[in-house]
Amino acid sequence: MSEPQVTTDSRPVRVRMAPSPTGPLHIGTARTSLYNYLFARHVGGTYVMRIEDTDLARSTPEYELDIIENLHWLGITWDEGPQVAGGEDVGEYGPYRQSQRWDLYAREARRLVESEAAYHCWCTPDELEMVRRQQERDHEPPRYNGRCLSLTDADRAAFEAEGRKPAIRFKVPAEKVTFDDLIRGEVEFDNALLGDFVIVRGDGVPLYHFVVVVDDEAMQVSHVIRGEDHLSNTPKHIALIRALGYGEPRFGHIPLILNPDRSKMSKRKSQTDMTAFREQGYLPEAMVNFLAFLGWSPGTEEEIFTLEELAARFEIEEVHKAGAIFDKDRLDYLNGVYIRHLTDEQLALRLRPFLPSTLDDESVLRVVPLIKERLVRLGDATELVAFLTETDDDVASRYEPDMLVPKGRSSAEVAGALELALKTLGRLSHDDFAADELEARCRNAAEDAGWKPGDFFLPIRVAVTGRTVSPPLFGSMELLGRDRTLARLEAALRKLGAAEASHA
RNA sequence: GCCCCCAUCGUCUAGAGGCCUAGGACGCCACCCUUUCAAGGUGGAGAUCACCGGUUCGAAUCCGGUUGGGGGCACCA
Repeated sequence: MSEPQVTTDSRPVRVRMAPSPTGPLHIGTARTSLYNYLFARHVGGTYVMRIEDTDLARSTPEYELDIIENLHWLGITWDEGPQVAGGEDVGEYGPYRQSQRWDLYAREARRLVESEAAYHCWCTPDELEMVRRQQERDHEPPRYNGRCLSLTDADRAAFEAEGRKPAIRFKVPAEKVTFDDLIRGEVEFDNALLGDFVIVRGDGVPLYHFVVVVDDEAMQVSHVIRGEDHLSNTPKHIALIRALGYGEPRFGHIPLILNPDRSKMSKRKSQTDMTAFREQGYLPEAMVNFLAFLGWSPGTEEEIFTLEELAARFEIEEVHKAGAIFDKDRLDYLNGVYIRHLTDEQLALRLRPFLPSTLDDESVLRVVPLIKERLVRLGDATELVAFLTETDDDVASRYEPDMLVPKGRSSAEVAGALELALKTLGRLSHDDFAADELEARCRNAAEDAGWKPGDFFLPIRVAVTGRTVSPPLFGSMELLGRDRTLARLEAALRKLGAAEASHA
């Protein structure tokens, strides 16, 4: 990794992730967190986690926990913030939840009002809504009309008497604002086009644009790396930074993750909850690898990287400008690659939560080689090994007699084949009931009966597993054991006979 | 409506003036392997580098415009 770097104004590198616990961890939030993490680790900076829970109505401790747990699951750690080690908050700039930092915001808001960089606004939400609608009708930009900027003391007293509680509005200086984005280069906005925006609500709750600026300064954040959806908010933040006399951090706006229709990835159109991916059995390593490449590439043809390797290679300047569609097929492919890279022991361990508790660890370990290269997600194992824990009756009820019959063969022929298999395998002792032995016997039997091996194995597979698609047949039979295998073959024969009888 | 950002195969991307008759990967198709399904192997289709104009001996790469897409403009974050 590189030497620790300093920013232009000589601040040590400190980046932060600032999720809002108003929902479970979103894929986009995870990727932004990852990029911040990779940047911090690459340059040897400090990574700060701050919970943006000023929206008391929508924030919950459960969502906060979901976000933190899933970030940890991905392997993303932070140096300062909530739950750094052993569940404890760590860091000298805490507390790290905005709901616990209101004194600071109140103080800074007061400073702004006293210096006349901000002012009280008595407009009600209804009034503002009406103005907005009128502006829309007149095809004017929807921004605050500045009514409360020039109020007389009498006006103010009248509002107070009405019982109105004033919000605090920031007086946006009408000037052009330029900044050098880490990813996009020089970007210019004209703040004269902006309306004065509210920084503290009438009920005293401070708002996002304000607290983010106050906290980034308080926590000495040097690089603000966030989603592109914040690009047009940046001039507001810079105006606030200047009014408050803060130091300006570097900004970097990373491209958005997109729905298949190229709109910003959303719950309505895509699966966005990390927990859902986790529950389906995506590996955190695969998810990290996949997310990292959504908007960045090392510039080579390598594509498999661990978190550590990513941190070693990641350059913020190489991050792309254009958004990237979340390509689930590619995630699936990567997940399979990572699953196949696991040792059998590692995979058995990871598979445990997806398998019935009635399946003992020894069996899990033995079934792993049979299913390993058939798994896209860990969760796929559930269906693949179900035949082991299902009862013989369950298995028999899964298929219709005609599923036992390969193309070009009759029920009677299949019955004959099944009988032959039964007779052949029945001669095997419990100890000889091993895959190699089973395969050899079945092949011989097929040949003797004049069957193609594949056709001969089909009814056996269906009888034994209840499915036309299964892990390798003979390994499956070995795991099932002699008695259950034979019982299932007999059951299949009975089903075939019964079907035959009802036809006759 | 206004402001800003973006633009290479369906998708993720390589590409920073000649190495590009544009490379890789996913997906798709075919074949091989094969007890099903996978995995693996081989091959293939797939991008006039959004378009139009410049600059240059030479442009996917630089500049301008157009078009298209996206984001933002809350007493949400």
